[in-house]
Formats: sequence, C-alpha cells, structure tokens
Amino acid sequence: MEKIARRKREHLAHRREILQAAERVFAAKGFFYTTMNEIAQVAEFGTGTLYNFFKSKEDLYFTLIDEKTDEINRLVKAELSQKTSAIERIKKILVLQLEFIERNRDFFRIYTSEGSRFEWAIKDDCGKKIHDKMVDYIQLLAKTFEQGMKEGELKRMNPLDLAHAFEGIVHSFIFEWLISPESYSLISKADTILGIFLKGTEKEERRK
Amino acid sequence: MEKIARRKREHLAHRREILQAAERVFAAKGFFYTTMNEIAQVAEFGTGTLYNFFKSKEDLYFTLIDEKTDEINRLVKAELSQKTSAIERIKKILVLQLEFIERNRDFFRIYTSEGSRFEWAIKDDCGKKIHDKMVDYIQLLAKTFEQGMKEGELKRMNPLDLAHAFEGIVHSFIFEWLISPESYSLISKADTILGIFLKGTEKEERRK
DNA sequence: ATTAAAAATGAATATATATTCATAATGTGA
DNA sequence: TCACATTATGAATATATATTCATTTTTAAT
Repeated sequence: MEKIARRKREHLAHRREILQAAERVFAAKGFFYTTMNEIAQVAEFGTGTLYNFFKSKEDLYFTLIDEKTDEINRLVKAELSQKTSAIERIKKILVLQLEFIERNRDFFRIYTSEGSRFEWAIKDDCGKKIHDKMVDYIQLLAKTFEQGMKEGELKRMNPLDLAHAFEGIVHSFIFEWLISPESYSLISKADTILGIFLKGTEKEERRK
Repeated sequence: MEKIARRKREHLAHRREILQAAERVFAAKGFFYTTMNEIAQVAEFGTGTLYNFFKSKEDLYFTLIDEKTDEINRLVKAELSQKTSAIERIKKILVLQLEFIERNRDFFRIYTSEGSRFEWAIKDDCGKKIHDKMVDYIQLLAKTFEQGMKEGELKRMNPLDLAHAFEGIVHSFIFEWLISPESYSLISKADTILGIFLKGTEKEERRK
C-alpha cells in the first residue's frame, strides 16, 4: 500500500513549521542577525534539515515573504472583482489590509524592513520577484482609483500618485502600530485614514 | 610654532572624506553587504585607518545617519521658529525636506532602509539615538499641526495621527523617486502632496 | 639632518555562521 | 524480521570579513 499521500502531507506540514519558525525569528532579529541554527531550534529540527526544504537562507526568507504576499494579494483581488463603487472598494481594501496585518504582525515586521533594503542590494530573482509583486499591487490600487475618477467619485489626478499616497498613509499607521508598545486595534484607525485620504485635513469653511 | 590647528582641520577633512565614501557604498549595497575594505578603497585610505576615526563599522554607519539627520532637523527647526500661519509652515517644511533629499539622494537610500530594520535588531545606544530623533521630528510636526487646529486652519483631530499621515505620504513619494529609473524633480511633487493632504481626494461636489 | 610624536597601513588574527555530507534514525513493504 | 528508501542530523568545513597591531611613513620642531 502506498502511503505516498501521507508523506506529502507531512512534508508540507514540516515545511510550514519551518516557515513559521523563520517568521518568528526573522521578525525579531532581522535577516542578518538571524542564524539558520536558531530557526532550526525554534522549529525543532536539526540545522541540516532546513536545507532539505530550502536551498539557502535567502531562499527561505524570500519564500516566506513571497507566500504571505500572495495570500494578501489574493484577498484584495477577490475584493476588487466585486462590482461596487470605487470608494466602497477602497474602504474594503483598507479594512482587509488592516485586518490581515493585525493577524500577521510578525510577518509585517519583516515585510516593512524589506521594502527598501533588498531592491538595490540583491539583484537576484528573489528580490526582483517580491518587488514586482509590490508594483503589481500598486497598479491594482491605481486602477481602482482611476475608475473612481471616471465614475466621478474622485478628483482627477495621476492615479499612480494617488496609489502611492494611499499606501504611504496606510504604511505609516502600520509602522506606528508595529513599534508601539501599547497594543491597540489597528483597524480602529481605518476611519481616520480614510477621512484624511478622502476629505483632507484643511478645515472646510476655509475653502472657497 | 604649533601647527595643531591645521592638524585638526585635516583630521576633520579626512573624517568627512571617509563619511562620504561610506555614504556612497552603504547607499549602493546596504549595511551588511558593504565591507570596511571597500569603504577604505573608495575613501583612498588603508583599511586600518578607518579605525582611527570610528571605533567600528556600526559606529561609522550610525554616525553617518546621525549627523545628516541633525542637519535636516536644524533646517526644519529654523523654519518652525518663523512666525507664519501653520499651513504656510507646513508648505515650507515640505519644500525644505524635498530639496534636502534631492541634494542627498544617497543618504536617503540609507535612511529609508534604516527606518525599520534597526529598531528591533539592535538595542544599542546607536539605534536608539536615531530612533529618538525620528520621534522628536514627528513631535515637532505634530506641534505644528496642533497649532494649525487652534488657529482654525486645520480640522480637529489627533495631531500625532496627522503627523504620521503627512510623513507617510511624503515618504512614499520619496521612495518612489528613489527607485524610479527616470529622474524627475522631487520638488515638483510638492503641490500634489500638499493637495492630497489638505484637500483630500474625494470630488468636492459629492460632499454635503 | 635628527628625532620623536602622530598617523597611516595592510597582512595576520579571530570569529562567526552558512552550508555540506557522512552517518543515524525512521518509515515502508514484503 | 529484514532490506530498502527516505528523511533527519549536527559535527566538520569553508568562507568571509571585522578588527587588531607591529611596522612604516609622515609631520613638525630643533
């Protein structure tokens, strides 16, 4: 009798355990100050075992980022396929993103440290791949904004600029939440973010 | 006759040269992929010489960030001591910041990669010091916003949130500019940034 | 020119850790 | 139980580079 199916399941389970351990350690110490040994210990495997699953430390690291990035990208894409108004979608995307991050605090410590470092340090396919996904995501947002303009909900401006501005605001709130010692709900900031983004900060009666 | 004054001047000049070389290399490769040897070569000194000026690689790195950070902080503080309206000041700060970055592209590659990495990786005084300066800067902004609210120019909201949102937008534009292959003027984005921040993105006539 | 102090040097050292691989442990089917 | 295949292991290897320090070079005053 072939137990090959079970084998496969266990292999995947082990892989996942390693990825989870890596997530914990990388989040706490960053890529360079994390040792394979430490990850192995946290994962309760021998050091060499990691190399049966990932061909190098970088491979492990990028796989981790890559898979989680896909996860949230899928969520957002699903949302965007819904036929609602642009502003509704933006709200939904924002909430989705914040919820996801609240569930994946560790991962986002890694992700935000990545934003800048690797683009220019590593020309490997790995770093490239992650970067491309970031770009895709921004493009997706830009499309949504563009549609909002067409439908007359948003002011006409460069949709890419808008996407960057939006992600910028969101990231700064995420970042603040990540380093804050007191734990508050990130989602509670959704209205603030949306308010600033849509309505601006200048007092209304001042406008002509 | 004592030529000690000249000695001092030359010492400082050498120090500056090393810092400039370090800036170039760190910006291109990041902290970990940069070697002291390489910095020494770019600076046209022997490897050991660097250690007559800085006690370690980290010391060199943090000194670099620290001094440049002070430089821009001084500029901003000088601006804030002027007695103009809050919105005027915000405009000025924004332009100052963008101009400074345009003049210090390399430095900001380093600075933006730092934002996240070291807070949690290094508990040394060095990292702490930089972080504290970032916090100070945000506080400064927050104060300005608060004043804007008191004077009725800005909507009432949490001034810290506002400061984060502002820096978030600005950073995303800087980041985009840094990685963009075509070189455009960063300052040309000032109006876009200010527009989004003050007026928001929702089309006016939609508002009740 | 002589000398002593200061500064620069880069080869040698010390260390850290990613990766490998010979071996052990475990699982599988007969 | 046995033989085989697969997987796990961690000590040993290989490498890279931050840092040191004995030596050389430069400086400045006499």
